[in-house]
Amino acid sequence: MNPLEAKLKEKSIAPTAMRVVVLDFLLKQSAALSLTELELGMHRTDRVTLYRTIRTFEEHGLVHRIEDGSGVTKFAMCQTSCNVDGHHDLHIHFYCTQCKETHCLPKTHIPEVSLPSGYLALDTQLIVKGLCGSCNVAIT
Amino acid sequence: MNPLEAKLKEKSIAPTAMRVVVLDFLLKQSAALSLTELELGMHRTDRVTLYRTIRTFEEHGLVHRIEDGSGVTKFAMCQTSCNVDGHHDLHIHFYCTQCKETHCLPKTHIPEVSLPSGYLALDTQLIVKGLCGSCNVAIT
DNA sequence: TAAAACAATGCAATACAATTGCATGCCAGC
DNA sequence: GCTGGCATGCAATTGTATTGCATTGTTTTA
Ligand SMILES: [Mn+2]
Ligand SMILES: [Mn+2]
Ligand SMILES: [Zn+2]
Ligand SMILES: [Zn+2]
Repeated sequence: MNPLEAKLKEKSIAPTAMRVVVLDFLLKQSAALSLTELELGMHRTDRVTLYRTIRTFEEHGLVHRIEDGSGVTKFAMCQTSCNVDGHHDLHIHFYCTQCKETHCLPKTHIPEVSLPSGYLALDTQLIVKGLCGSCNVAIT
Repeated sequence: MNPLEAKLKEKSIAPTAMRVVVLDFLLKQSAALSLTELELGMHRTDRVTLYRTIRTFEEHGLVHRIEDGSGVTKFAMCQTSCNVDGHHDLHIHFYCTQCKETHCLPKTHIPEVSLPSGYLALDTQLIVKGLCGSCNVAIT
């Protein structure tokens, strides 16, 4: 069986042709993608279908949503531990102000923060903006 | 002299009538406001003028922009140390998933993060989502 | 002071991401 | 092979962010 289809079934997603193609494309990326970037990277695909495909992926723990403050939502593949019950790949996201790319930094864990009493933390997002490795080297 | 006008002049902002009114309104808020919320909270104001007013405030270090992942940009008053050269009030922002309010937590500082070698951090944003004090009490 | 220069405002219009509605297509199970 | 449910494609809508431009208001300077 096609490993892409298997990956979809693992997350209880019906492996349609479109979903296989989108998954294949996403797996090849080194940076998180916006819906528009995803649309441009593929041939003749309907934006709304992509929108719903990504939403299905997100709901089933296959990709996660990244709000990097650039104004558009970006998406990247999840770690294997995520599923329909929730996302568990809580890591830092890095937005490069030079190349505009957003990278997951799964090795860098998010530090604990102490909130005022009464506050209950359910989810923490840490976005670092700056220069990525490639752009930093290019400048110096 | 009007203390509101003085506050504007401190940041080198010409104290027009509209700016005084907007500043007055912002100072009364306990949560960060979106442009739409700001518009609704005032009488007969043009949205674009508000947009440019807020942008002027931001550029001069009077308010700061908060991207809390809710899709809309929110704004809140800065600490006194901010000016046209930059914002220095780097603190955590809390988004309550119940009441949808975004709060500045200026007492809680953002911890240092260690990035992969080569990466250069210029700005760090930490958003915590969960239940604010009021909503947490209301539920339990 | 009056004219000129400049900045701020209001209204119209645009750009674009996100989202919904609905008709049609496709596929699995009966 | 029929049928019900999910997936897809296209049109349309929503809502925020942003720009253009004419007008108004304010400050500078002759
Ligand atoms: Mn990530
Ligand atoms: Mn703040
Ligand atoms: Zn870069
Ligand atoms: Zn709340």
